Amino acid sequence: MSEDRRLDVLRAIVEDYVATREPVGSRALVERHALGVSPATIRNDMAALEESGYIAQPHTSAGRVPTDKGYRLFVDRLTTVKPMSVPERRAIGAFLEEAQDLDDVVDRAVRLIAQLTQQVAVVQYPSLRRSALRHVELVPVGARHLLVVLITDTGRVEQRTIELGADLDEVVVGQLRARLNVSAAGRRLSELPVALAELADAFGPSDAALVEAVVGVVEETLAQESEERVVLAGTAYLARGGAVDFAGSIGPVLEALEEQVVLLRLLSEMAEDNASVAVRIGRETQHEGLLETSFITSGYGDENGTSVARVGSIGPLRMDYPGTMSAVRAVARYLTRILAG
Amino acid sequence: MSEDRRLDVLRAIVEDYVATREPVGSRALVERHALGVSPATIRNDMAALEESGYIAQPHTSAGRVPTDKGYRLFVDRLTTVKPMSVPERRAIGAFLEEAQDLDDVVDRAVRLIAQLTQQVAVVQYPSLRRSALRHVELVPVGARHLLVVLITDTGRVEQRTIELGADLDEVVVGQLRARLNVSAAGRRLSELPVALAELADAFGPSDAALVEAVVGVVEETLAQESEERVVLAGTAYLARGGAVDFAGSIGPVLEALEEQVVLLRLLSEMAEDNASVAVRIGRETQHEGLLETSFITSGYGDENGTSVARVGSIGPLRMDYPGTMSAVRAVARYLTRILAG
DNA sequence: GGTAGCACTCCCCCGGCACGAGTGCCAATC
DNA sequence: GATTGGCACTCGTGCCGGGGGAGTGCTACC
Repeated sequence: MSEDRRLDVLRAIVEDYVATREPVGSRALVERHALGVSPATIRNDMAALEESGYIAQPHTSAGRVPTDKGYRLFVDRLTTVKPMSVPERRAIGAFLEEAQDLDDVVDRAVRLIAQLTQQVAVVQYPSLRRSALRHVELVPVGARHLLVVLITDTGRVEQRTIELGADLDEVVVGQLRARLNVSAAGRRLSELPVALAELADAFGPSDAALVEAVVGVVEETLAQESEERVVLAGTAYLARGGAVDFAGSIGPVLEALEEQVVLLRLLSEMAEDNASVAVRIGRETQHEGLLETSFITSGYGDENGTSVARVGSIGPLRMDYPGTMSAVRAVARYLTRILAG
Repeated sequence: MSEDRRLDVLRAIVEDYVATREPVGSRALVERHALGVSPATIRNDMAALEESGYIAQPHTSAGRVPTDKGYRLFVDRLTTVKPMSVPERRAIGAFLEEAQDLDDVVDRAVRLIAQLTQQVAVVQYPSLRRSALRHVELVPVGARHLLVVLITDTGRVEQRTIELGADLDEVVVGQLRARLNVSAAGRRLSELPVALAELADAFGPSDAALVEAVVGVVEETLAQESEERVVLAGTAYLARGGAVDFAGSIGPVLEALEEQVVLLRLLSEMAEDNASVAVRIGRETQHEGLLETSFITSGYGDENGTSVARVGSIGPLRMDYPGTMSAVRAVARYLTRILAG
């Protein structure tokens, strides 16, 4: 029994099942694919594939359906990411380049992915922690409030207000601003604490409170997990065709998607994958509500390996893996290019 | 035939249908409510109510179901908004007061409403147009970029970057900042254009480009419709119990909710209602996807009449109107109090 | 190893039927 | 005139049984 053909059979099953949503039987398989053997032979192969856990029958005397494991083998070995067509690429680039600011870029990207994949799209805001600081601004607001504005190289702007015990000294604020920018600009936020630690020494004890407060706020801001935001679009695609793809309604899926924590965990796990495109299939998401979904993401935001955040698409197990992977990767690349420019 | 009893019957039908999701018949009605008459009498009343369009039968030989018009009469005349209990109020206040900044307030509010109403919650960010300006800041970023930061009295912070044709003159920027704050602070954004118009005259022609650019950006920012953001939570509630409440899947509803434009239109229309709580039932939403939903909102953000934005809850036609109305109103009031404080 | 045939299983669809809930109408009653 | 009880009628729903079809596993054969 040829090992190669067995993999061909698995690929054919995945492709047919994705296309038709129907369990696929041996006869249909030989009819639709040039396998060169008879249904009976295929049946033997299918029995072996089932034995190994790559496919399963919903019930006796039904066709076969890929399992999580089957999809995994499919994406790992049976498919090559097909590049997008030139017009598609051009459209993606043009659409994203029209964006005005970071919010707009993110918004366009998420809509674009939803549109391209016809699935739920996810875009993570550029992580503060992994961005480099471009500028720090201190803005007195009234006598006793100071607004701290951080601007990153990805265009993200964060601000915090500090309430002070004493009235502000404009001169000191000016000095602090200058110092901050010297020691901070161009650095990754993760390297900042070291640079900031010595800052306090440069000022007299009378200003210690101010310096401390500002430094504290800057560090706190970059450490704040909650500022890791994700944006969604296309949730309506989950309900397509009466939510046929989800046995137990789409409620749990929507719940999972609203839990930013869940998505952030997944995104950070997938960042470890070291692949241009990361895939989580069914159970691999490690989350109850996402058991019947697959999640495909790609990093963006830095030319070399380390990305500052991720974009992705979530759909039913029964999804177009090659298509989704290439769409997600394409958008991630354009994002990277735009944020760099 | 008593007109009063007929309204009682309508109320009973709405209440029963909301509670059971089953069309309600005459017998069930007399059993569950102390109407003091026989089923046959109720049948006559029901025939009259149907004649007037307040109720309808899904099919012959089924019970009655309220129509949009029936729900409308119910909320207008047959229900009084019951206040929330003291512990509930206390919990709401406590939860909202823990918030750190405006984003956090909005986030907490939207989750709170979703939780309280067990429906989709909507919170609109305080409108720029209707807020007052607290402070304008100009921040040079590099030699040729200027960051404009607007801070409103509701704590909202907006920023834009300007690219300039010539290098910046720090002194002029300083003067402009001072002037801007004098003429702008405390004003509603809608009154600003007038105040800004005369500003250009105070500077020499060499700085005209700069002044013009800054004024342009400020005006543009406040005019920008797209900056009217809304935040959602609880979309998973739509799918509760297999989306029984929505004949044609929840897809169209999700689509409508993702269209910020749709929600913003509705919110602004409802702001005209001059009621503490505004209600749109089914068709009244004027949107295809929301035909089978009702939308309840309340304004917040200003002690006297004019609110700066709205909060609301969207659920099936068959929803707990009194409960939702009181929850939405309560949250709106606490929001107002917190933003003022 | 591949193939053909065959018996078997099980889902799905359909028609028929009884049941129950609910109505509308009418005549009788207060 | 409003209310009521009775009654025939309608229609959706659940249940049952049977036919058709798709697909499988097994075995014997090339």
